[in-house]
Amino acid sequence: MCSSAGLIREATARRIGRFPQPALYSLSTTAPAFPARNSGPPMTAATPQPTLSTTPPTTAEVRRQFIDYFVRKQGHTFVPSSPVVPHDDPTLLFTNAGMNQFKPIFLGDLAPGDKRAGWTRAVNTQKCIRAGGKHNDLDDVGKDTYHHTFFEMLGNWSFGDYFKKEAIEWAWDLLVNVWGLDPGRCYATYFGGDEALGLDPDTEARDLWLKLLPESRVMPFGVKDNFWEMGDTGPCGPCSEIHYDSRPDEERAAKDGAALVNMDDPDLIEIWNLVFIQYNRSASGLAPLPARHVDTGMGLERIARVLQGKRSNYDTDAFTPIFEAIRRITNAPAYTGILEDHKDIAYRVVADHIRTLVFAITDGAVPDNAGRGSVLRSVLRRAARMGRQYLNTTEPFLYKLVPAVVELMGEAFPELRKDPGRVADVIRGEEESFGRTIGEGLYRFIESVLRAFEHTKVKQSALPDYCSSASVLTDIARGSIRIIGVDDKGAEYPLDSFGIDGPHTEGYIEKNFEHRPQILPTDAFKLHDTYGFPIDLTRVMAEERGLTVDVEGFERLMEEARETARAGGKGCDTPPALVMDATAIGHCKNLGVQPTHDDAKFENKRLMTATVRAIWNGRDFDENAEAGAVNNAARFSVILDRTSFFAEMGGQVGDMGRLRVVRESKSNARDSNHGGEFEVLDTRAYGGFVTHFGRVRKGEIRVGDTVEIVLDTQRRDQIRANHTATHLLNLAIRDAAGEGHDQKGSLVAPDHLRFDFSANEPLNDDQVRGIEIIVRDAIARDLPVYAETAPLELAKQVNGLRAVFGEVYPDPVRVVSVGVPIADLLSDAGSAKWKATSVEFCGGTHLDSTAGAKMFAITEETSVAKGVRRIEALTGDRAEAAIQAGDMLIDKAEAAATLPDDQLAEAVRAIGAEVDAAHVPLAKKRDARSALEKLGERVKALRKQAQASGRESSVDAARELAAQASGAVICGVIPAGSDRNALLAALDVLKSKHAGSATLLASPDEEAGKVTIVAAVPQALIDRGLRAGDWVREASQACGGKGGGRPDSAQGGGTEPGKVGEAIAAAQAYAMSRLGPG
RNA sequence: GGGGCGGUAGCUCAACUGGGAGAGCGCUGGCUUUGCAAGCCUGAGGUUGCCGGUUCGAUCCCGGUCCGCUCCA
Repeated sequence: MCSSAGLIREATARRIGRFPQPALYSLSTTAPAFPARNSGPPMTAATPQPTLSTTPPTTAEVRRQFIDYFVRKQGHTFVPSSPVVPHDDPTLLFTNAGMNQFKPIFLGDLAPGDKRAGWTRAVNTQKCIRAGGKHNDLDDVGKDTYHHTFFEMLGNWSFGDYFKKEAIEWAWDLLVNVWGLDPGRCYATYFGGDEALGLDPDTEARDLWLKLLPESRVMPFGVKDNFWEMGDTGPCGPCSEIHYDSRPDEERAAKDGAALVNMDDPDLIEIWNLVFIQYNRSASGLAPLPARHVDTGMGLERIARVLQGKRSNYDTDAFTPIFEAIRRITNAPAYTGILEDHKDIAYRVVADHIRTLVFAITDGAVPDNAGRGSVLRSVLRRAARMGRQYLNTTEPFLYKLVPAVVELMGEAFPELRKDPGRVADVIRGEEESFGRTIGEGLYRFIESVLRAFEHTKVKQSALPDYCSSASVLTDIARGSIRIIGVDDKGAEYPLDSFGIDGPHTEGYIEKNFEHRPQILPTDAFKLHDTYGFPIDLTRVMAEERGLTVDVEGFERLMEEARETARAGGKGCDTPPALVMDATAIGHCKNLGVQPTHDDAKFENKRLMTATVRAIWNGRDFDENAEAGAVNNAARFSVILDRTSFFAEMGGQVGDMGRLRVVRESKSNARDSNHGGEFEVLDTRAYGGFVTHFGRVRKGEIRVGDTVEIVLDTQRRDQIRANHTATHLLNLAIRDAAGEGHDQKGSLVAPDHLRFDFSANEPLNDDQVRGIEIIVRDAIARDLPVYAETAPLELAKQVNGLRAVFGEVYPDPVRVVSVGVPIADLLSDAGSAKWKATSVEFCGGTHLDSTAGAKMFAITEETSVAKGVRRIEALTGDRAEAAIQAGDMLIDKAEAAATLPDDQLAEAVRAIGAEVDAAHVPLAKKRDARSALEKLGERVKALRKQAQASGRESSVDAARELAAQASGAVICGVIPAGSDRNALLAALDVLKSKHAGSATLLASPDEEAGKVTIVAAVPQALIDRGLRAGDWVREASQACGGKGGGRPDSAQGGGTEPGKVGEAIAAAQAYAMSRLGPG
C-alpha cells in the first residue's frame, strides 16, 4: 500500500556518495542540461514565479514557495496544519499524514455547517509524527539520512475539483520551472494495474507523464507501490510518484537510474506522491466515486535536501541549527555527518526527537505511561540516553533545546511560541525523573547482559585443543566477562576476558559463541516493570553490544502481568454489580424492554413510582426474585421503565435506596408475597439500561410490578456536596498551583472525594492550604450552582472550561457552572473573566448552592502514578469532625512537651502512630508531625546520653575487672543491662589490658529478663582449642539461651538473668577443659 | 485499584549465610604551602523510614504501615 504518507520508507542501504546539486545553482561550471526557464509546459508562461535565486532556498523558503505556488497561482486555500495530537480521532496515535484532517471530506462525513464542506482546493504543510502505531519510524531514526519521527508533509488537495492532468502538470511545473530541478534526473511511476484485483492500469497518468518525460523514465508499478487505500473499505485509487536521482554523473552513467526506482536507494528517492482518489471500495467491490479527489504529499525535509544539494536531510538548515544548539549545550564534538558514528547518530536522534517532543507537547500531549504518552516518553528517553552515552551529558539537556526549535519553526507554526516555557518544564521534569531511574537501571542492565552471556555457550571451535569445554564467568562489579576453558581432567584455563562495553563486536561474538547472547525475558521485563526502561530502549542498548532480546518472552510476561493486575482488581469486599455485556443488552432489547428514562435523577426527589421491566441475575433474565432463605444472599439487578437513581458515571458512585412493591402484577397474588422490598446497593447503566443492583429483603419482586423508588436522599446529598466540591477543587487547583494541572480522574463517593490530576511535582504545603482556602471561600459565599444543556460547539468556546482531554462529550452537552448562569457564559464565551469560574461538562448530581457543602478539608495529597497526583478530601460534617480531630492531635503533641524525660520517648512514639492513622486534614497532620519532630530531637539526645553513660559505667566496671584479673581466661559480670555495645566496649578494655587472655563477659538485665554475653579469644588460644563461638554457646546454655559467632569473637545471650553466676561458672569450666589447667 | 522495586551519615552508595553499620564526596580541626589548587593526618555526623513478630542476637528473615520510583488497569 502506498499513500501520500508513504514518502518516508524503510531503507537499509548505507552509502555515502557525493550528492550532486540541482542544475540551477550547481557549482559546476558547465551549463545546466535543461535551462529551467525555457523548458516545461507552456501553461506556466503567463503566471508569476517566485524569485529565482542563485543560492539554494532555505527550508522555510521551500515551505513558503510551495504554499505560495498553490495559493497564488492555482487558487488553493491555505489550511493550517492540524494539531499533531489528534484529540478527536482515538484511532490515531499521532497525525501521521497530511490527509488526516481531510479524512471526513473524503468520507463524506462532514457535520452540517462544517466550513470544510465548501473547500474545493487546499494546500498545507502538515506536522506529522510517525512513532508508535502502524507507521513507526522510531527504530530507523539516526541510522540513515532521511527517517524522522517528526516531519512536515507538503500537500495540495482537490476535493472533487481538478484531477490527474492538473495535479501532474503543476507538480512538474513547481519542481522543474520554479525550483529548477534537473528533469533528466526525474522518474515518474504510475499504477500498472492488477488483474487479480480487477484493477486497470492508470493509462491516463502514464500518458500525461509521457508528455513530460521519455518513456524510459515513466515506469509502472503494482498495488504495493502505486495503489492507495485508506483502509479495507472506503475511498481509494492509483497514485503516481516522482522520484529523483541524485547520484553523481559517473554513477548515473555506470548504472541506469531506472533500475533503482522503488529499490530503497538512499540517493534515488521518492520526493512527491500524487494520489488520485477515484474509487470507493465496499463489501460488494470497487465502484467509481462521483467526486474524484487529489491528495498529494511531499516531505519538506526531503525536497529541501534535494534543493539544497545535500546528501542527507540532516545536512539541511532544517536540522543544522538544532545540531549547533546541541553542540553548544552539550559541549560535544561537532557533528560530522558520518552514518555509523555513535556521536553523529546521537546528534540525529536528539535533533529529530526534540522536534517531535516540542510539537507533541505544544499540541497537548504529555509523556506518561499510556497510549501516546508512553510513545512520547519512550522518544524522550531514547534521546536522553543518547545524550548521556554519546554526547557527554549527565544533566538534563533536552529541555534546553526547546528555544532552538521554537526559533527555527515558530514562524511557520506560531503555536510553538505560545508557551515554550511549559514545554521545556514538561521535558525537564521527565528528563530528571528518567535520570533518577536510569542510574539504577543501567546497573541492572549490565547485570542482564552478563547473565545473557552466562547463558550462552562458547563455540567448540573457539577453544584450544586441550580444552574440552568452557564456562563463562562474569563479574558484576567490573562488568567483565571471562571465558574459562576446562580440560578433560577438570583443570581450568583462563582463555579470554572482556568488558561488555569493550571491543566485542558482532564478529567477536560470532566467532566465540554458539549464538548471540539474548537478554532473558525476565530481565527485560524487570527493566521495564521496575526501572521504567522501555523495551525498545533495552533492545537498542542490547543490540549495540551485539546481543538480542527475547521480545516475545517479554510480551508474554507483560500479558501475565496484565492478567494479575486485572485479577487483583476483583475480589473486593462488596460484591461487584452484575455486569451486563453486549449479549445481555441485546437479550434485554429482544425482551422488548426499552432503555430506562432517568431524567428524574436530576430532581433529587425521595420518592417516585415505576414499573419493573426486567430482572437480571448475572446469567439470565428472571420473571421474579424472592427473598432467600439464607441471609438474602442472592444478588439481582432490577431494570425499571424509569428511575430517579443516578447510575455510576464519571467517577460519581451509583445511588442506593430501596424499591418497594406497591402494586403486584399478579392479581391472584398470595399474601405472602405482599410488600416485596428490594434493597438497592449500587446503580449502574449498561447500554441505556439502568440496573438497580441489590437483593430482595422481603417477599418478592416481579416483572410488571409497580414499585415505589425510595432514594437514600441523605447519601445522595453527601454525593451532591462532594461532587460540587470536586468542581470547586478542580478550579482551585488551577488557581493555587497554576496551569498544567489537568483532571485525570475523580471519585465522588458519599463519604469522601478523590481527585487525580496531572502534576510534575507534589503540591507544597502552601498550595494545599491555598486550595482549601479557595474552596472554603466558595462555600462561604453560597454561590448558586447552575446546570443546563448547551450545544457542544458553543459550550466548548467558554474560556476556562475544564474538560477532560480526550473525553468524548455528547451534543448537546450538560454544562455545570458555579456562580454564573449558563446563559451568561454562552453569551460571552470568550471572555477572560470566566477563567475564575468553575465550568465543567458534567452529567452528575450537584448542590443547588455551594453552602450545602458546609466545610471542606483536604486529607491526603499523594502520588498515584508518574505525573499524576491525588487529592482526597471531605465535606460537611465529616470535614468538620476531621478538623476537630486534627486540632486535638496537635494539642496532644504540643502537650507532650511537658512530660518528664522518662515518659517522653513512649509518648512521642504513641502519638506518632496516632497521627499516622488519623483521618484529619493534611495541614493539621503536618503541624502535629512537626511538633512531634521537635520532641523527637529531645528523645534522641536523651537516648544518646543514656547510651554514653551506660557505656561509661560498663567501661569503668571493665577497668576494675581488668585490674584484678589475670591468667589466660577471664570471665566476669559487667552491669551493662542489655546494651550489647556497652558490653563490647567493656570487652575492648579487657582486650587491651590482657591481650593474651580469652575474655568472656556477661551482663544480666533483670527488667528485660535477658542475659547478654560476649567473648573474645586471641589467636594463640584458638590454636589451643578454645573457640569463642563454642565458648559463648556453653555459657548461654547455662542461662537458658543460645549464641554463636566466629572463633575469635562471638555473642550470645540467655533468658534467665538469675543464672548469670552459673553461666560464668560454666564458661570457666569449659575454658579450663579446653585449655587444660596450664 | 493491583503488581514489582527501593528507603542505611548532609549527598552517592556498600555491608557475604543474621554475629561490633562502612567507603567516596562534603563538613570540623590540624599539618604541608608565600598563597591557591592539591596532598597528608584527624574529628564530628546513624532510631539502617516507622510499628510489630521470629531469634541469644535483625540493616538482613516475616507481617503491617508510611514515603518514593515504576509498570499495569
